[in-house]
This record gives sequence, C-alpha cells and structure tokens, in this order.
Amino acid sequence: MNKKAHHHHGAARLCDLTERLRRKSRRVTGPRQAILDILRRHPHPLTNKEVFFEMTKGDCDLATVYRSMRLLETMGMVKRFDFGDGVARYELVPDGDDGHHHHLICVHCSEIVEVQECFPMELEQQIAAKNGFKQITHKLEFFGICPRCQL
Amino acid sequence: MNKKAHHHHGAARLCDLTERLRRKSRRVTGPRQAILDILRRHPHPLTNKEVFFEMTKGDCDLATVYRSMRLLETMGMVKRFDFGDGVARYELVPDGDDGHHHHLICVHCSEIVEVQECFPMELEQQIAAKNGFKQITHKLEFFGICPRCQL
DNA sequence: TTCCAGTTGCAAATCATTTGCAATTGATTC
DNA sequence: GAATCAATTGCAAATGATTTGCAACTGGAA
Repeated sequence: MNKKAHHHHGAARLCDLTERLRRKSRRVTGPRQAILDILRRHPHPLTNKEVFFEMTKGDCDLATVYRSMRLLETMGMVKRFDFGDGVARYELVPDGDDGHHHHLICVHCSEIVEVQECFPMELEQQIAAKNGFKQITHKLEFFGICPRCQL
Repeated sequence: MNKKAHHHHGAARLCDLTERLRRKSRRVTGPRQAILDILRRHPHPLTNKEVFFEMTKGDCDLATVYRSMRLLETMGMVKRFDFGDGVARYELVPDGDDGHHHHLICVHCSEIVEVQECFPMELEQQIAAKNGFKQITHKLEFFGICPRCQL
C-alpha cells in the first residue's frame, strides 16, 4: 500500500477514526461518530451545515457539529479550508498526515477538484528567508470555470 | 517612472482616486473620499472596522463603509483579501492594475508583509489544463512567525 | 453500579455583514 | 445660483455564521 492510498477518499474506517479520539482521551460519542462517518464518506470539504443536514434526522444539534468540528480541528483530525465565501469547510485528515493540499473551485457551479500541485518549496523558503520569517506555511486555492460551465 | 512606482503606497493622489469614481459615473461623496483617503495612506489591507475607526469622528456610518467598500470592489478600485479569520480586508488597487499580489502574515502579532512572488504561471496553466478549467486564478497567503516574535 | 468530568441540547449572545426606508445630497439642468 | 432627481446615507433592524451559558446527560474509569 503506497502513500497515495492513504489519501483515497473513504479509505479510513470509522473504527480507526474513533480510535484516534481515544488515543487523545476524547470521548467517542454518538454525534462525533456521526460527524466522522459523514466526513469519511465525502470526498470534498463540507460546511458544518452540510454535515448537519447529512445526518439522519436528529443525530445531534448544529451547535454540537460546530463544537465537534473545532475539537477535531485542534486535534488535527480535520483541516479547515476557506474558499472566500465566509463559510468554513472541513475535510478529514489522513492519520499521520498534515492534510496539506489545495483545491480548484468553479466560480459558477462551485464544483471542487482536489489539487495535488503545491507552491514550490524553494520559492517559499526564499520568501521566508527574505523576510526573516520562520515556520512558514501557506493557504492556496484556485478558482476558474469548470468544463461543464464553459458550454 | 517605472511600473514599480505605481505600487508605492500612498503614491495615488486623492483627486486621482475620486476621478476614477467620476469616470464610472459614481458620485464623489464625503464618505467615499474619506474611505479612499484612509486606504491610500495605509500600506496594508484594512478591515471595514479599521477604516471606520481611522475616520475623524463621524465621517460616516459603519454601514456606509461596508456599502462603499463593496462598490469600490465591484469597480475594481479595491481588492479584497481573506486571511482566514472571518474578516474581509481591503487594499487600494493601482489604476490600470488588477492588484494581484500576496501577503505574509505573522501568526503571533498579525504583522503583514507584502509578497511580490507569485504562484508559477506555467504550473497554474498545467493545473487548469489537466482539469479542463478556464480563466483560472488563485488566492494565496503565507503564514509564519515574524522576526520580532521569534525572540 | 457509581461517579464525574466531558458532552450535549437549547436558547441566547456575538460578530461580521447586509438591508429597508425615509431623509439627505451630489451633479445635472435651467 | 436654484430646481430637480436619482444616487447615497444614517439608523435600526435583519441575516447568517459561529460561539457560549447552563442545566441535563452520558461515556468510561473505578
């Protein structure tokens, strides 16, 4: 199994995810399992509301989705992405990975494609060095018009 | 005067800015002049609230700052930046420019440095071609720890 | 089974931003 | 310079995302 396989959407088993909660001595509750299960079955970043509406009625309160997502984010189990529309989106982070990657978003229909390409590391190092910054990272998202919307 | 000079902060004269409003048959009002004047004297992206509090008491209402900023944005006179903290920031765009550039933000003290480096165009073209997208652009911001905060 | 800190539901609070509407005001016309 | 009128503004209330106070509830350790 190569490294790429870890990135396959839906690859993570729910029990492995809840195990990660246990390792950090966090409780494995119904709402958290429901959220993790929804995230692991979705290939793209989801908003808290989207996660909430994916739930079979009454799994938990919307506030709990927000609270859980924030917990999962601080634990490093999900990563937050901002597409500039004022709504936070979250994606599951593979175990032992930092989840760093980018997206290409259609400005017409909002279709989202995962992008493997990244900002060149040497160039980033140059920017860090030139300005004396340390521990530099970046947020990067691409926007354009998808094939279907070009018709 | 080379191209670079156009990017010098504070280089734009207020009368040239208001002239741009006139060219698009927008009214040159007190609030708009105050906002443009504050933006042209500030080297970095400002939030609407920051612009509002920079005003000498009672130049205008906060709602007017929001409305004006949105107007200026659709006119292409200011560009909006998102640093992932849920607050929009705006910078004046030099005339005849699209204002495309990036920032390096200190995660400790929020110091902002303007970054000239950009995502490599060939790589962006590859990403566009590979996914069949057209008119591709990107949002890119860097985060790290500034020299002062490293002490 | 008991126990208790961690969680949750619910409602209210916060924060950024937008909007309805009546009053005001640039800029054009006379 | 005065009349005119649509664009603009102030103010308050609405919206939308997200957070929080608090009492009730529940994993999971003992």
